[in-house]
Order: sequence, then structure tokens, then C-alpha cells
Amino acid sequence: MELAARYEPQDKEAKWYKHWESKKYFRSTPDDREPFSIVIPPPNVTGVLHMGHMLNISIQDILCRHARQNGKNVCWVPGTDHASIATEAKVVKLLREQGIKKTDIGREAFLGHAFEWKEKYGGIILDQLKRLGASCDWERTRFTMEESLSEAVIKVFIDLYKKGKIYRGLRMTNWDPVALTALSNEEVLHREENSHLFHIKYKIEGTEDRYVVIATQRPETIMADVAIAVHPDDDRFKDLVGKKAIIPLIDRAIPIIADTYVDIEFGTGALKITPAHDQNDYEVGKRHNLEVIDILYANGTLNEKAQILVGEDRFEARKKIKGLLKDAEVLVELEQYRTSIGHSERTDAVVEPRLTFQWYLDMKEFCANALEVVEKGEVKFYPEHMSNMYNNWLKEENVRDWCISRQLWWGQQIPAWFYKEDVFVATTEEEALAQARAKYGDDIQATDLKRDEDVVDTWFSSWLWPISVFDGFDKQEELKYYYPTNVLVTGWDIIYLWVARMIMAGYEWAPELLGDQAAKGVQPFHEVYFTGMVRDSQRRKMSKSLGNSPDALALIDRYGADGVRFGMLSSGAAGNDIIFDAPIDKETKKALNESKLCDQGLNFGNKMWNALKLLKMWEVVAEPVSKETKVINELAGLWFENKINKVMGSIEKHMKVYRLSDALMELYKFIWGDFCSEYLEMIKPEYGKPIDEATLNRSLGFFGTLMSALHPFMPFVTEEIWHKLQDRKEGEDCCISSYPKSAEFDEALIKKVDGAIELISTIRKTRNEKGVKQKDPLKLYVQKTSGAEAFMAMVGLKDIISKLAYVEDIEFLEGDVPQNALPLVIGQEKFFLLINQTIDVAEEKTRLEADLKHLKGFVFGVEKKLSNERFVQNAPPQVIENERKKLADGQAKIKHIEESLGNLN
RNA sequence: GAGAGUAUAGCUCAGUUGGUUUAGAGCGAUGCCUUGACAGGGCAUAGGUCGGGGGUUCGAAUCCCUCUACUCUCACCA
Repeated sequence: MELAARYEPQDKEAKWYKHWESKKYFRSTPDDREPFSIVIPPPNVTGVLHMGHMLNISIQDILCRHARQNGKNVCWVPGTDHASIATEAKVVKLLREQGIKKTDIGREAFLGHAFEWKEKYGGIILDQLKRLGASCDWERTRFTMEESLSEAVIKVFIDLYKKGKIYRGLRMTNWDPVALTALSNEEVLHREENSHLFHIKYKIEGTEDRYVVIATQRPETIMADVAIAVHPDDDRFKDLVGKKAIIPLIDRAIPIIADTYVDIEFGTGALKITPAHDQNDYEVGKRHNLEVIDILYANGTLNEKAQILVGEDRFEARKKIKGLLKDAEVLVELEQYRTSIGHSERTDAVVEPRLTFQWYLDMKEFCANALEVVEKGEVKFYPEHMSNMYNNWLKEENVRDWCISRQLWWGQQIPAWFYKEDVFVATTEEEALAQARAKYGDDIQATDLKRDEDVVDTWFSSWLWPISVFDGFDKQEELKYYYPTNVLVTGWDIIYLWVARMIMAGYEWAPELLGDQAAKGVQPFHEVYFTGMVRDSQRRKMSKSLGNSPDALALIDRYGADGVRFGMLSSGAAGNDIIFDAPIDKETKKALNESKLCDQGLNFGNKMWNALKLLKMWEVVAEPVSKETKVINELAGLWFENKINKVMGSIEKHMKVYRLSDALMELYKFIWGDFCSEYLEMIKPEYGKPIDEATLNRSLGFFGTLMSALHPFMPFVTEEIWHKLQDRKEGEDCCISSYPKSAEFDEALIKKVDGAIELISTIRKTRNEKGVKQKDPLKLYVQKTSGAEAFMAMVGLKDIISKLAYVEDIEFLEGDVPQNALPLVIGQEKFFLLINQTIDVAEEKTRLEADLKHLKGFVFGVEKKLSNERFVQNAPPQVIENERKKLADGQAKIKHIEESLGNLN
């Protein structure tokens, strides 16, 4: 077989993905196996693959492939989210470029364009997931706005309305003046920004020279003022309460009122009350029965009620009014001020508090229940401390109702029809009409009803995702098999927006939908693995606008999916943010598409590829070429087999608690170190010599086992090597090979061979220090003790040492230590390496004395411990046993070193 | 303002209910090695009083208190 000099992932990855798909390995339908299900956190249809996805998808794929190899019926459901605001904004922009205005073409036509856009671009991200190797069941690809999922949303809306949990109300809401829609609190991101506090004086009505000075961040809203409030106990203003002040520039008189809401210490102690443009002012206004004057249009420009600066944007107006106030000589001071400003998560526009009618979901019960089930452990979080964040959000005093309506078209339209003052919630217009007629008489026609124009929040459909992807609201066979899903893998940043709400939805509807199967559990997932944010080397979140994120696909092109997966995984453990090591170009400040960690992954693939080449290059014969070779190969095989059994136990442990990077690192070291550096070197025939068939086959078997074990992490290179190792039958693929299991192992045997490896390493070190070439044959003596005899008696051990350390002979030492022999202490045994040069006595003495000092300190500590009665009484026997062994080892070593020092004199 | 997390080698991180040689890995650095699977390599070396201080314990990187620094979440006074 002709094998390339290097492993080139590019063409091989595409080939294997196609192969797996054609074999339908990722397809899942219910059967009698145990299910393992994961629903993908649906990326936005507008999205392109970024580093966050790569991490998240790699992890899910590892879990899925691992479960698949363990014989589970793995169902990983992919899909996309319609992302109402983001997508609508994108389509609106696209249409505008074509000279089309959304409002001109109407809802139907707009949705037509939007769906067209979705068909064209919506699948891009899913194809990109395939390049990473994601083993999703693509036949199950879902979309949050497809018919069946939308029906579920409507069903749920009506159900909640009937239960009295959904209501409509006039409230102060977070308004996005760019997207022209309300937002939920969770969609508003606060950022600290520099701002000014304008101190403005308002003249007191009926006086010539009395003023009251207020402080505000938003001078452009003074035209909407309806009062000035002071604290009732504030002596500075006591006599003003009940009088009126005059708004500058527009000369409107407003009352001065007293309210304890005002903070005496802050600003000037006098607060302008603007109920239309501030949540707190609205509350104050309500208490005092004040008028609400709204001076802003929905898009954030000033309307006629402002009287001045009409048509100006709110920020333009702020700049201009500053000049006007100055000219009017009422701007007393401009104070520097740092404050946090709410921005729309999707459009980044500064959020405007605005009084609107919206639909709300009462969250009290939902939150209490969601809190309880996590507390009880029905949903487990990894890492555990994420439950703190979760609890904090859900606890009673922080609960606020969820604003679920959005003034958009791209989404599920709210199933409500208005007639006069009434609203009728129903699945269809006919039903709504029937309800209306029941109340108002049969004269009412469908045309008299007006449907609510709004759609529901995107998250109001995604919170149903674990149920709706199985069409669970419609028919339940699949739901009963796959639900609850095993694990959710997602970023902690959407713990409130999504994770908590899915838990709520699960407990709300699953009991009824599952019926007799509800005993299995009604939670949407048993466990949640929170991934960290991917950050750059300066710990900034990777983002498009900063340009500090490497291009995900470019990384795959360069390092292969396996390399990138390795890089992502080795960056960090569950839940911690990961620092991705892509360097930043100094000039452009953009991230380069490079990564040492990914490079390490690529190199790892190459290393394994070369090990494959090695195994494939020898001539094969029936019997080992010599007796030494035979015993070496047999012992090496025994040792490695035991090591596999041991290591797999450790891997199992890691996998169980999602310590994926630990599992990967352990496999990496095992394959690179134990397999390539040790095992293969042990069995490697001398140059030009053949290998015996039994050893080769056993080695190929080991290699195959290693490929199975590594497959979930690096699926492509392992599949490639798996097939090159030996001829495989049709359908005998690494992808579905059973995952290696832990088994009994002989610890004593492992220790002995590991001891030999330590000796070999020490010999190499000594050669290095003394400038003796690694391959110059040397002679080695062992001091004869019962331990040494037992050690050397292991068949093949001596030959392994000879072979790997280039020692031509090993003899027991009975007489005096030969000239120019350097002492080496391994465990409690002492070896002498005979080198062909005179030993520098002084240098050797210094080295030994340093060792001695260190050892004596160590032994002293252990002795102190053991002579402490309370230690001996309290510590577990195992620990004491260990300490005794440490002491014995240390004392033996001290003895050896002292002897050697004696010999030097 | 309330809450949470983190601090261990030059860098990125492990260290799983306190006890396995006076703390480990990977990368990087340094030295040596190159016709023999692999320079995308081999062999080896040097780096840490576990953020500071105090306490509990026979025993602390690990538990408690306190201080410092950074990060995050939520709520915010115009």
C-alpha cells in the first residue's frame, strides 16, 4: 500500500462524511434500543458558522458519536430558528435596496419575500455544520416557523390564554426604535456609557427670579414634562411644593409635587417627571394622576407634541436643544456622568421606554416551578454553579412577566381578533367570529373583526423546541420514545432566554402529552452542559463587529475539521469561557485564521498517519526473528493491552461527567506517548528486518481500538486510518464500531514495564548529560537485591531495556562497583551505567549531594508525619501505608546515594 | 446596589468528597539529535513558597474568614 508522506485532511473529510450519510448512520427512528437524543440549539437562519457554533457543535457531536458507538439509538435533531427581529431586519434592508418598502407591499407579500430569502440562504449554516462532521439526522431538519411548529405555538398561546396566564395590557415596554417593536427585558443589553447630566433651571410661575434646577440626562424630553418632583422632607424645596414651574423653551406650566421616590442626594434634588419616556416617572405620574405626554414617534423622532424640533431624531434633538437651552440661559451646568444605557440585542439601537399595548405571559408559577425542579435535581447543570445564576433570575423578587408580542411580521401571528373593546383569542377567524357573535349578536361579520397584527416573540416558539421537533403537540409516538432528551449543550448566555423557558414549557405540557410515559420524566432534558463563550487572546468576546474572530471555515480549510475540533476542545473545560489562540494582526487588528491549538490537532493526525505508515512498511514473516524479539513483543503486547484496559476506565469516567477535554488529552497522550513512543519502539524491527505476523496483527488491533476510542473527537482521521489498517467488510466502519470498554488489568505488570521505561529515560538523560551519543552501546549493572532479581526476572523486560536504551548487556553486580560507572536509582533499586569516559568526581559529588539534601528533607517530612501519633490514629490505613512506602523508598535512595558518595572518595 | 465566578509554570488550563513521593498536563522556551514512520519529528532540561494574610486539621492548592485583582449576571437615581 502506497501511503502519502503526510496526512492531508481536505479531500478525506468530504469523502467520509458522504460515506456516513450514504450509510444512514445518523438516521434515527424509534426502535427497541435505548434512545439518546439531543436537540440542537437552533442557529438563526441568518447565521453563518462562528467559533461559538464550532465549540457547541463539536461537543454535541462528540456526545452523539460516543453514544452511537455505545449502542444507543442516537437522534440528534438539527434545525434553525426564524429569529424574527434579526431576519426581518435583514429582509427589510434587502427590499429597501431594491426600492421596496415593507409597508407598501403588505404582510403577505413581505412574508413571501422573507420565505424566499430563507429558502435561498437559510440552509447555509447547516451545510457548514456538516463540514465540521456533525452527525445530525438531517432528515429531521426542522425550522421554528414551519407549519407544524407554528401550529404548536398557536395551540400553546390559546391554551395559556384559557388558563388565564396570558393577558394584554398597557405598560411601559422596551421599545426598539429601529426594528419598531417591543422587546422583552432579556433582549435589552445594558452598557456603561459616558453621558451628561444637564442641570436646567425652570422658572417658578408668578416670580421673576426664582428658579428650580432639575438634573436630567435627556433634555430633549423636557417638552414631555408634566411635573417636577422633590422629596417631601427636602427643606430646600418645601415652600415650592404646590406651586408651578415653567418648562423652558415652550413655556408650559407644570406643578411641583412631593414624592418619596426622589433621592435628595442625587443631582439637584429636583426631578422632572416625564411619564411617557421613563418607567419610574410613569409610576410617579400614576400616583399623582398626571397626564402622559408622548413626544416621540415610534422611530424615535420628535412628534408635533414636542412643539419644537419636530421631526428631529432624539439624539439630534439632544444636541440641538443643548444650544437652545444655552441661548435661553437656563443651562446651569453640564455634569459628566457615567450611566448604563439599554440597547436592543438585535439592532443595537438605544431602547426607548414606551407606553404600548402588549401581550404578556404571567411568569409567577412558571418560575417557581422551574426553580424547584432544578433544585430537586430533575435537570442537572454542568458546571453545577450555573444553577446560581439560574436561581437568581427565577427567584420571586426578580420575576417579571414576559412581554411576548412583537410588532413584526416574520413570526407566528397572534391568534387574537378585536371587536370594539373586546378581544377574542381563537385558532381561526371562524372561531373568533363565533365567540364575537355569542357576545354581540349574529349581525357581526368577519370583516368587522380586526386581527392583531403582531407576532409572538421568537423565544415563544423556541421554548417548545424539545417537544415540537418531534411534533409532540400533534402526535406523540416519537415524543414518547425520544423525550426527555438526554442533554442540552448551549451557551450560558441564554440560560434565561431559552434554557429556563424550555424547562417551564416541558413541565407545562409534557405531562399531558406523554400520558402514561410521563413517568420517564417530563423535563425537556436531563442534563445541561453549558459551554463558555469563545474569547480572543485579550479575553474579549469574539464578535463580528470587533473582527477578532477567525473565519471558522478558513480554519477548517487549513487544519481540517479534526484539527479544529481538537483545538476547540483542548482550549477549556465545561462552562469556562475559552480563550481561543488565534493571533491578532497588529496592523488590521483582525484575527488571523491561525491557531496553534488547531495546528496541534492537525499534527496529531499526522502523527497517527505516520504510525500507520510504520506498521504498513515491514515485511511480514510467520515467526519472530529471534528469541529476544519474541519475548519483547509478547511483553510489549501484554503491557499495552493492560494499559488500554486501564485508560478506558479513566476515559469512561471523564465522559460521564462531560470532562471532554480531559478525555481527549488522555487519549492524545496515550496514543502519542504510550503507543507511538513506547509500544511501537518496543516492537519495531531492526532496520531491514521483518516483523512476525502475530505481533503485527495484535498491533493493528490495538491501533484500531485506539481509533474507535478517539473517533468521537476526531471522526475523519480515525475513520481513514481505521480503513487503512486492514481490509474492512462492507459496513464495518469506525463510526459504528463499538466503543472500547474498560476491563481488568494487571497493575503489577504495568508498574514493572513503566519502571523499565523510567530506567530507559534515566539512561537517556545520563547520556545527554555526559555527552554520550544515544546509540553508543553501553553496559549496565544492577545491584543484586531480591527486588532487582524479581524485576529482572520478568521475561522480556531486560530485552526491552537493552533495545530502547541501547544497552548491550545487563549484569547483576556482586563485587565492587566498576570504574567510571554512574549510579542510577529507580524505585528502591540501584543501577550502574558504565560509560567510556572518566567521571568528573567533583561534579558528580555536587550532583549527588544536591539529591541527597532534597531526599533528606523529604524523608524528614514523612518521618515527622509518621511519628505524629494523631496522624497514625486518624488517617485512613491506606494513607499510612502510602506514607510508609514513601519513607522506605526515600530511605533506600538515601542509602544508595550515600554509598555512591562513599565510592567516589 | 444584589449575586456569582476566577486567581496554580512564560501562555492556556487540570488537580474529581482534604491524604500517591514537597503540585501535573499541553503549548512555548532552552540544549542535544537528523540517511532508519514522522522536523507537522526524536531525546532531554529548566520554569510554581498554588493572588496576599489569618484560621480549622495529624495533614490544606483543596474547607472557613478576610483583603486584593480581574470577569460575569441581575437590578439601577433622574
